[in-house]
Amino acid sequence: MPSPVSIKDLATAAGVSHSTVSRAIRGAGRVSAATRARILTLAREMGYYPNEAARSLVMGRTKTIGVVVTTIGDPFVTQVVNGIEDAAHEAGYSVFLSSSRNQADREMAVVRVFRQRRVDAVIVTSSRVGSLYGDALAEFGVPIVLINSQHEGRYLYSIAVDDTQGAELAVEHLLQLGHRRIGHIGSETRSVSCKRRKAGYRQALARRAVTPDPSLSVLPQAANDLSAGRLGLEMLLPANPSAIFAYNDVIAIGALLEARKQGIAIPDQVSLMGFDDIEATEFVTPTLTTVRQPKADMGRAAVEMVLALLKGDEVSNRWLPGELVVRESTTACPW
Amino acid sequence: MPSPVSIKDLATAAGVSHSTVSRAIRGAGRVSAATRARILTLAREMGYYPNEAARSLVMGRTKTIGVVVTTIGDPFVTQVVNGIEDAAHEAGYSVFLSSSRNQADREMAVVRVFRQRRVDAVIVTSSRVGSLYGDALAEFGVPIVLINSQHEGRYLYSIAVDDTQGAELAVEHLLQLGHRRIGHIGSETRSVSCKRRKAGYRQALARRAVTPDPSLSVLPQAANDLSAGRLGLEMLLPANPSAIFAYNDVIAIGALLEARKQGIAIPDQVSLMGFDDIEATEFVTPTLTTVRQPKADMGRAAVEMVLALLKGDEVSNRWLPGELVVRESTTACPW
DNA sequence: CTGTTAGCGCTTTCAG
DNA sequence: CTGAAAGCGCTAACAG
Repeated sequence: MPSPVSIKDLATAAGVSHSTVSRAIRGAGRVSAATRARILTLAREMGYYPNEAARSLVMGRTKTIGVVVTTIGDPFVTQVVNGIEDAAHEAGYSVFLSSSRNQADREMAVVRVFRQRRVDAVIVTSSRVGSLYGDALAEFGVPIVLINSQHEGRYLYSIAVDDTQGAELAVEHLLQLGHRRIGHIGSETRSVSCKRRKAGYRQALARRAVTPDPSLSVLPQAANDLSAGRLGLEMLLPANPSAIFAYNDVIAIGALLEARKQGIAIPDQVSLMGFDDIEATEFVTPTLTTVRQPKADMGRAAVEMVLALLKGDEVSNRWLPGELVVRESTTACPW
Repeated sequence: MPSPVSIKDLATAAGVSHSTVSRAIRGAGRVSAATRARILTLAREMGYYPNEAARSLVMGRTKTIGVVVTTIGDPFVTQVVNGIEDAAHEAGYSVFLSSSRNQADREMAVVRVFRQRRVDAVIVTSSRVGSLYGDALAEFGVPIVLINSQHEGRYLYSIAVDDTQGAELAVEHLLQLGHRRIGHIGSETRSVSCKRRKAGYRQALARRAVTPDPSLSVLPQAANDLSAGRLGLEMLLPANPSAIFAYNDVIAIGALLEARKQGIAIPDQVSLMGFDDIEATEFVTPTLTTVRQPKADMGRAAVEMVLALLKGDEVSNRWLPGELVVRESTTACPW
């Protein structure tokens, strides 16, 4: 390990003081063009890279953002992180990634670590933050931006998809296809956005004067989304829906798989759609109609919000619109 | 922002010197149990969190690992990062995540940033590192561990799946099902591991004294893996295979979709399998037989290797075995 | 335009 | 067992 060269090494090599070097490197303060150039080439030759830790220490900021996810495996989270990393990189920020696994102890640990690292801001994606966790983060005193939070109105700053609008879009699509008996499979674990999507579902029906049948709305309790979808389909079948709008794509795919197992043709007998637009929607047969969440954009938006907060600007919460993506799993009502 | 309390604040509050506080906090050096306890409770009350930047500065290490991925979106990468983050967290390390996008300028930028941040080590996952990039990383002087590198024998430290063994496992499975005309769809973009898997394919055939038919081995050139799979199937069809072993799952899924389009029944007419065991294997119909890469384990192994290197231990490269996962897309040869 | 000085928060000798 | 002092690499007044 060739111990890294410091500003001092450069200074002696260039025959100037270390503060002149500092100024030259940063391009701040006045330094004669000549010495500046000399220092810069010297820096390159000697392989100088400013020590960000030292800089952080004196400047009181780290140029890092702590990103908390429940699990990196979630296909939704992945794309959001992509957007975050991208925007952060552009702005000269680095990203600490940490997953909470929805475990209280880990959540606390993550907060502690971020605190010790003095991250300039925290972005939390799509987790139903436990209250402990939330408090710890809040008292931490740095900007916190939540993406698709499942925690109602506790925090100031958030980026989310417009669940209601997205759901309306979905159900409107089904209505236009002539469906009237439209089922809905909800999600136990994301109560807040589920509630909003269900509201959108109802509003879309209402606009067309379709009276909602309670038996067409189910809330399966299952180990994970895929099995929730399977269970949801079973629960819905007795109500005889011609179309189903699932809370999200994984649930929809679960329903799709179960339908196949039961010999129900999608979309010929039942149209089916989800929400999110995860990659797998293209892998299933039939490919899945869905409402796209602008995942990467949401990540970028979160970073923008963070930067604005760091600058001291006023910011307001943003609700990004969902976008209908029609694929093969929905078709005209057969009745 | 309540400016963070420092060791000094604690010192004055406790009526001791700041070095005593330092010792107490770390539990290092001798401090009387009494004062130690006093300081610790005080620390809790006042919300003290050691400033890791300051610590890094004096200790000459940051307890951070820089992780480079080509893109976070890749389902393989995702799980590896999961394992990395997990193991790093356990060891008290934080993870900087950065994606290179396979763009030369970004690759250089990532290295530069990691260098400035003085990460203690770098883990690079599944990228065919450009040579520039590689050199820059190498001269950086910290341990670098590569996971599934597509760069032959340039680096000392690597973790990879045993491509050859995995491929043998796959082809052996097909052979046991009675298949003899086994096609193979390769990957343009991952030449190194593709070569190894192909070697495994050949060895498995050889062991059963099946002479390989060159027309059964194709290397489609396509924009991405999914379309490579589609194209691969088309290229393979004239050779009349009863089974196909694709380089990876996404390619296999591409082939699967194309087969459906062409009215070819999988697995009744053609058995099909992939490699990796990504999530989507469970979403497709039929579900996909594959060779599981222990992705999270590979991530963990990389961290273990990093820690060993940091400790100055000798390490040797590891090849983790693949594991056969039989699902629905393979069945007995119909002929 | 450049050097001197102080100090960010912490660890680490070295004395006591 | 505890304190004093130095210094990690850098920025930021403040003089010159």
